[in-house]
Amino acid sequence: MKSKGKGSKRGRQSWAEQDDPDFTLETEPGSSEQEGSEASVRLGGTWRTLRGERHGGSRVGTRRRRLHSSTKERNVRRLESNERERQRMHKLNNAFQALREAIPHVKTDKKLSKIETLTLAKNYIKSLTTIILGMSNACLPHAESDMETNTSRLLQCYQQHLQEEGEEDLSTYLSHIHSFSQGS
DNA sequence: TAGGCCATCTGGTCCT
DNA sequence: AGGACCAGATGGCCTA
Repeated sequence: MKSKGKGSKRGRQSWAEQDDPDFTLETEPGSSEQEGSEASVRLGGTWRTLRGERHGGSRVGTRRRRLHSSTKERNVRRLESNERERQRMHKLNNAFQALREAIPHVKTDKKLSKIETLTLAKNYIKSLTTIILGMSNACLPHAESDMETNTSRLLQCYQQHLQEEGEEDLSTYLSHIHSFSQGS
């Protein structure tokens, strides 16, 4: 995984930086801003840090303190949801990688981008659908020009096949279709 | 150096 | 209530 300067990136204003009636803004003479507002939590085996400091430095020498609920609790919750979000995005990326490996494309050193992967996958599905439709006269006696109708009929046919034959993989289904079209 | 792509953080909303 | 999902923002890396 690429190094992305974890912990240093600040997107929108963080909750600790936004105007909030529950916060007071007070100066802290002689103390470090970072020491005063930083919280670290161990998540997923690594330490993650949240800071209440704006990296532009416009609030140097000040500290925000939550009066009612615990700042640390909110930090912990935020870090936990960050971790979950990372895991979710990793799962999404794994799915993209699986998709890359499933679709045929010209192999280059450069891996397919996400948008390229989706576009190729869409085209690949369309091509397969066209091929299958051409082979499936027995199942789809009236070929229609409307691609969408054909596709939904094909799906219907596949679902019917699953009901009759149980869970089989697509290649088995295709060979059935092929033998249908050969026989008819 | 600009632009594309990406990882990450974040807060809002939806769902269970 | 808490987690999942989503979209905006930001900054790093890479390439033309």
